[in-house]
Amino acid sequence: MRLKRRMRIEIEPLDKKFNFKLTAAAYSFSWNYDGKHYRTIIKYSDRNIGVVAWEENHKIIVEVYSNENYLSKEDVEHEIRNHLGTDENLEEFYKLCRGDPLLKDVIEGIHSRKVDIWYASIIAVAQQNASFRQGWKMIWNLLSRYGERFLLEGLEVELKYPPNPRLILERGEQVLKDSGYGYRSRTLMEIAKILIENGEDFLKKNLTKIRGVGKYTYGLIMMLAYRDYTNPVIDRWVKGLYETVGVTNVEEYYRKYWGRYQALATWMLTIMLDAAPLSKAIERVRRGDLKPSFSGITPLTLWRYY
DNA sequence: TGCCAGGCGGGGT
DNA sequence: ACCCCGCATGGC
Repeated sequence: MRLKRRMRIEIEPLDKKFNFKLTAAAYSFSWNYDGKHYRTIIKYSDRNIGVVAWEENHKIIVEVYSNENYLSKEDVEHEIRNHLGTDENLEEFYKLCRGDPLLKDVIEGIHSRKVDIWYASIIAVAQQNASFRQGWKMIWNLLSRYGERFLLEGLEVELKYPPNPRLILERGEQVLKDSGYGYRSRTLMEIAKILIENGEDFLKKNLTKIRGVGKYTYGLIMMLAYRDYTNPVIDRWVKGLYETVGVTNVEEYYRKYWGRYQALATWMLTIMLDAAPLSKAIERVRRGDLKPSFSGITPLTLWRYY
């Protein structure tokens, strides 16, 4: 699909610490980020909005692309602010970070980017029982081979977006298996079916009833799709790391210490420790090396490789 | 080659 | 409540 250039918006984040470059880089593919420009497709009210954004004089300049003749500038700006998290206040979270053995050196100003529930599910299911590299390769395969493609007027890069759940249902599980999802495919098939037949609200309420969606996947989807950080996202990796620094009951620690920021704590930790496999991450924790390295394939450098 | 990885559900105790 | 196993697939 081709989208025409419609308008330019300037955004001044309410979060004075907002780090545009790292927010844009985090878990981005090459079509999303090139070191300066962040690009994405935002879907709302059945519209496809193309976004190209960059930083200039402490402001975020956004070019907006669409095929709609009438677009409300206010609505579009609201969607973009929400997508980037420019107005999110994380001071309370940072305060908690300072008292945490693993996140005490956190880089402030990085926000997660909000995606729709389908994209969030594709990301979350890919992380089950797989390394960071394997999981993101699955997502890349799916988007590259079967994704929706968007060309923005005047730009060469082709943006990829997850295939519509309808396409998944029509073409069957093979699309997911081809992308490396393996036995995780049927979980995503079920999510696609419910989304098409019963809608987003129903899916959101019934996520945990779906076979293959446990606490981890649920918490991750709620974070990625709704900025809801209140659920625990605890896996072998997080558990192993906290045990390394002497936390014996990790679930309890999350519930009591991180409280309403449980999911964000895990997400931020993967960024600070480069999502390194557990044994490597443990070595880093022992060395006190708690900041991203920017070398090799990491959440912040994925865009250079894929 | 064989093993393991940022889970999950089912079946055992 | 726990513990333990199989599960598709890719990476090393």
